[in-house]
Amino acid sequence: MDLSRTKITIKQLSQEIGIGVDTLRVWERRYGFPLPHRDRRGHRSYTTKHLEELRVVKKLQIFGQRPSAIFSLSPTERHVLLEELLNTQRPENKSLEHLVFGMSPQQIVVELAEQKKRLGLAEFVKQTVVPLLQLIDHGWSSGRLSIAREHLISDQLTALLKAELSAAACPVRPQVLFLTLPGERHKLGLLLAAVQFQQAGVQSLLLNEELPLSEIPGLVAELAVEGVALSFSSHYPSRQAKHDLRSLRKSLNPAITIIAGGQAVQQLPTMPKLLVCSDLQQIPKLVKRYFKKNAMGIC
Amino acid sequence: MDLSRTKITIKQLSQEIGIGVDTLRVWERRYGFPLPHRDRRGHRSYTTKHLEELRVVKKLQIFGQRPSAIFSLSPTERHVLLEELLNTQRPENKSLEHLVFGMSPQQIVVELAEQKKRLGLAEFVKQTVVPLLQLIDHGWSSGRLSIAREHLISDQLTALLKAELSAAACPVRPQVLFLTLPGERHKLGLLLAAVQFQQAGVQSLLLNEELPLSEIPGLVAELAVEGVALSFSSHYPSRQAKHDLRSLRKSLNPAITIIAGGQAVQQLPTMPKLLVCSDLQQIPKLVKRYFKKNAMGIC
DNA sequence: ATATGGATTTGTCTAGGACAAAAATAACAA
DNA sequence: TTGTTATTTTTGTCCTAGACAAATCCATAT
Repeated sequence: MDLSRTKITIKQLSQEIGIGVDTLRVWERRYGFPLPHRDRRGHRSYTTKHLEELRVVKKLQIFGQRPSAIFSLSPTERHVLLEELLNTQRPENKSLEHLVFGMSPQQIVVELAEQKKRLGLAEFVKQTVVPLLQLIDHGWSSGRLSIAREHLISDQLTALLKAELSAAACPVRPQVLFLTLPGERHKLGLLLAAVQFQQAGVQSLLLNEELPLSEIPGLVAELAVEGVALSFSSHYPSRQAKHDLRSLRKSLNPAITIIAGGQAVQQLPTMPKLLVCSDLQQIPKLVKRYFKKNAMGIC
Repeated sequence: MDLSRTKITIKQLSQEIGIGVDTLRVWERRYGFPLPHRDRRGHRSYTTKHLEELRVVKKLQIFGQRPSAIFSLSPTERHVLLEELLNTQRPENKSLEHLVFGMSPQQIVVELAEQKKRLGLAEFVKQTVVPLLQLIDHGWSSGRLSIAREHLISDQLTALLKAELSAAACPVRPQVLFLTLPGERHKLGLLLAAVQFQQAGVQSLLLNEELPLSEIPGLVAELAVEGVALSFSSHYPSRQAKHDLRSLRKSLNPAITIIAGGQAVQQLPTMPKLLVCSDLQQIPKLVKRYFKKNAMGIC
């Protein structure tokens, strides 16, 4: 009944925290952490302790801290710093805390559905979904919330929002295709954006899989959509996002609008017909400006 | 409008085909393939051609061919061999071919929903879903079906089956938790199994995310389920599957049944309370034997 | 036919070096 | 003061070439 003595390889560790194998090795070389045991072959062998400490490191990194700063701190100091950073942007909603930490899966789904019904979709997203995602992030990083519960909740949330998306099945113009590139695991942000676009009068087609860049032009042509929306979470290397977008712009029909969202696309070089959408609040405006001028939804 | 001259790094290539970076390098060293260009730094730079040829290689590998055999063939010979292997197990259903290759996404969803309604869930799975998955695999490997279309269809299918799963919301005993481990990207097999179990009278809780091994015991206790089902596709290294299951068995409450499914779990050492389910057809029997003896669904 | 034991194949790991892109810092101008 | 540009440091990813256990194949013996 105890996994704390389970040894894992560098590859498994890499997969579980989302940090490359090479990076883990070079961190060890440069900063002396994480410093694993070795098996008789000389292969690195990590423990659950390393995993937990690296989750803190990862989270600090997402908050903008650089490795040199992170590793000059002791594990305890790192934890303290993380708590501080979290406190600067803690969401208020108390009822959500109850939902996140206390409820059973069945209760969660009922509660969410009820809130959606009561608030209406737009308000539900604003008042419940967005704070909920923040809270999940917080709970996850400070260790109060298990990864299992995090996944449980985001899974239920995904189901709920997806149902919303497919409900409006009448083919409206314009249509936008929503997808992620290989390596991008966070699909909730994309889903949220798709729902918002749909609310604003665009027909959102969500492809909930990671699609190679080279497949996009063909699919766009086949589906005859007006735009493609890509989501790049904070885990996605921003330089690669940049490169991907440039590459896509070159290979795609110039008439197609590209929409890029997520934390990884803050500063991007301007490109023809590229909309950068770093905030979900902007979406209604964006749609009005770029999509609704020459196209009407006739239903 | 042309991506064939797009250069990609070894990491990107690795992600797109699901073969490790180290493996790609050692294949080049040993067999001389794939042999990429180099940029001025000496870094490997692959093209779309490499990608396509490697997809054939990967597919041959899944068919049980070993690298030494695969790489002793020319690209053309490889393609021919793949076609031969595919022809040995081609599904019959002509109406499905039409669905897979011809229809628009909207048509697909309508068609699938209709078939499900007409056949009933059990028959729908048997007559439509399973052959459909086979056909998708075939089309994908022989290059007639784009990856985009493959994803499109499996996405729609997922939505349909998931709706089915959450429809029966009344809490029935026994409950089984369905999930995948980190690194396992193929979630359709798991979903299919969950649906079958649900049909057989088990309450299936599907967690559509990759959950670290160490999180499972806690979640199982929290949800108070009777069993955990894991799916290991042909992409998952079978030795790791073996290790994972052993590790899980040790850390989990001995009263909990573990169910392992997928192509990667053919020969497994016997373990207490471990059910190996290599064929979806067995599921009703399995449920009757191991779950239904002392538990009734009272609704 | 079935088990056993050795030979071969295969994927993943190792070390330590290299370098471009990104970020921080310094230098300078308005 | 603020803003721009050049210089330095940091950081992630790639490189080579070698090692080895686990998996698989193959030949021999029961």
